[in-house]
Amino acid sequence: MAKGRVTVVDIANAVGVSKSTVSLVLQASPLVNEATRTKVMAAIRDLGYVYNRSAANLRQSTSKIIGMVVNDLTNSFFAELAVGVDMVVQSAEYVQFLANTGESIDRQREVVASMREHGISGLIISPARGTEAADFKSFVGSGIPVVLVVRNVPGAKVSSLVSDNHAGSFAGVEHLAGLGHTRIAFLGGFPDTAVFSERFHGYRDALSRLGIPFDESLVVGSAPSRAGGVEAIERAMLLAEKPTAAVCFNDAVAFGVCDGLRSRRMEPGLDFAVVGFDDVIEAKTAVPALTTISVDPQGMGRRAAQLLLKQINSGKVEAESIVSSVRLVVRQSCGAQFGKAERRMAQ
Amino acid sequence: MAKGRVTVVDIANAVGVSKSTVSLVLQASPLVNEATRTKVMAAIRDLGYVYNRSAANLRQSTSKIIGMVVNDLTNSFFAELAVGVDMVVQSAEYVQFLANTGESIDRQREVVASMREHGISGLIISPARGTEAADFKSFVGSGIPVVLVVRNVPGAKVSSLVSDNHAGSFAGVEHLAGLGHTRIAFLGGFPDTAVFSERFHGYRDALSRLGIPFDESLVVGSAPSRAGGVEAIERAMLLAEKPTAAVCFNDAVAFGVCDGLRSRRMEPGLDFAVVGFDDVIEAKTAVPALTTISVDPQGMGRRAAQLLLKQINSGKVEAESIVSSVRLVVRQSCGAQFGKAERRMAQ
DNA sequence: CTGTTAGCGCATTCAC
DNA sequence: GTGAATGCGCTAACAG
Repeated sequence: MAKGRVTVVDIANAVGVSKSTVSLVLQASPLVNEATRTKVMAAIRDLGYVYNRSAANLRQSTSKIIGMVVNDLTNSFFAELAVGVDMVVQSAEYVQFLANTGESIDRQREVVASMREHGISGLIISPARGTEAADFKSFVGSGIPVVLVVRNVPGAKVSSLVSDNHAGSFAGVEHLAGLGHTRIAFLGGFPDTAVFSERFHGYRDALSRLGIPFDESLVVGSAPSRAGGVEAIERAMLLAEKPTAAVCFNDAVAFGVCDGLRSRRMEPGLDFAVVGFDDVIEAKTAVPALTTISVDPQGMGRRAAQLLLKQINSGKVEAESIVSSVRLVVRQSCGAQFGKAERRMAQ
Repeated sequence: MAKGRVTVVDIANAVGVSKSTVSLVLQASPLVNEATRTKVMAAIRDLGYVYNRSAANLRQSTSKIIGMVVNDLTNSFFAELAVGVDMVVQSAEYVQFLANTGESIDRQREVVASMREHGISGLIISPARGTEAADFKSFVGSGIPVVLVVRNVPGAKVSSLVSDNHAGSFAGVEHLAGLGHTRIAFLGGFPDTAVFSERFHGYRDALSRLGIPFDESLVVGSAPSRAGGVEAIERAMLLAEKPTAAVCFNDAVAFGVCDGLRSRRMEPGLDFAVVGFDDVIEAKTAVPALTTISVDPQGMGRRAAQLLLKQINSGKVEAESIVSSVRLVVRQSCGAQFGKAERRMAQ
């Protein structure tokens, strides 16, 4: 059985037909006699034939594999994202080639190049920080569609799918206001970034829509990190009129806010919401008293894959950079009241 | 630029050498003149040449790709596992082909078949429930090494890497005893399974080693589920001499134990430890007052990959089923005392 | 419906 | 050091 790989020729000889006939059987072609078809199938099983995709790909110069690269597989968000992609990819008879970059730009270049060499017919990528438009030149030059997810890359002539920051913050404020709050802070983030601007304007627009006066002192910028969150909440709590709720810039900030509140002996009565886009799942499990406002990762993955497949099948790749945004959903993890966290944890 | 894919011939013509020379350059062969080498490299960049691995694989009938299939990518444990595999796979100049089965045996057969057709040179798999030894027949028949991780498949003539259940429970008991406990329960699990037996004996052996009398009433079996955990802790708490600590059969049971304790108003003073093997990460983040006893997923992934590569490189695949076990490590997530959970959560 | 004839792009002998 | 052949396993055109 182990004497050199068994090929179509072998099974053709065994059955007494030609290789092309076998090939047609393999492709489930309808132009082959049912009798010979079953004989071929039998031989395939008996001889332990395995299809050689390298050869097939070489011949048809197309591969039915789509590449998926994420910047941090360790983060559940991206794992879910990949699962979502997989769902539609698999139902379209493609196979997913999943790779992790661990936020390393060099590693990303390697895996992307490798995928390119393997002849993927499309790429979905959540780019590592530092990715440039030029990194996709090879693909756009060859008409291979690329869709960016989660993060955008300015200048790249590919489609991208990011979350709707403005609508997210907006929804967060609406949610907190719905709980009766009127002094809602906006915590964390560097004001000079595009994301900050989007999220902040969502916050502000929601306030004005709801008729809640905007108070600049309730906007406390900080590094978008856990430490930044601690700092932000501490500054906010120094105000004469303290906030009773907060929208956090992201999940890292939310962690920090959480820490800060605890070190103040869990100052009760402060609800807060997090607009999380990356690590939100982790935040949800580790920080019980949290309302997360985030995109459904699997859903985003599905949408990305659909977008990609549409381009693959139509042969039309997006010539211009187009970005779609996906609506965020408000999920109240375990209760809104921070002081109740403990009880709610039981779920 | 898009007029039919550019091949080695094109760049050979452009430089004025032969295709073989180009091929040698691509393989970084030392038998090529430095001058022509750089000229070739330049042409490669200018013409936008991309290496065609399908062709190369076909020619050399080997692929430098190793397959990794996990049964639940959504579970951080497996994501970490994959990352660990990736680390060593990548440093060995292989590429990882990662797939998720979502615990579906059919899906698993599909992805495994697909990988087989793509000519992977080795497979690491955390098998879905229901996997049979026959599922790997195609690989063992062709001398392609397979290593099972996390779960074993009885009868499969491949190597496997599972955690050391006995040592795990043993360490858990040692840990709890080190905190001063002597009435340590063993909660959850069906006594008629192999895993139960291993974990239970670890528990029992540790007690005897430590000179703690074994009390059968402290062993409370149940379904290895969350509901089972609730049931187990409730039964244990009916004892005249209540336990002051517990080793849980697995993470699901631990969740249930947690639930049960909360519904009893957080009966303070009960430490507990979980021997977790699959979902332990989730347990760790969501159940703060927990000592987890688990394998380091990345480390396990690295070991698995090393094991596989060793077999690939030596050409010797394990003929017999051999299982290696990996030592569990005790990690005290956030503190041991249940009543202190809240404070410790701040980390 | 089935067989025949050509390559797909590359790596590997061998000569030169 | 470099160039000319040859075939990996398969599929796409054509013939029959």
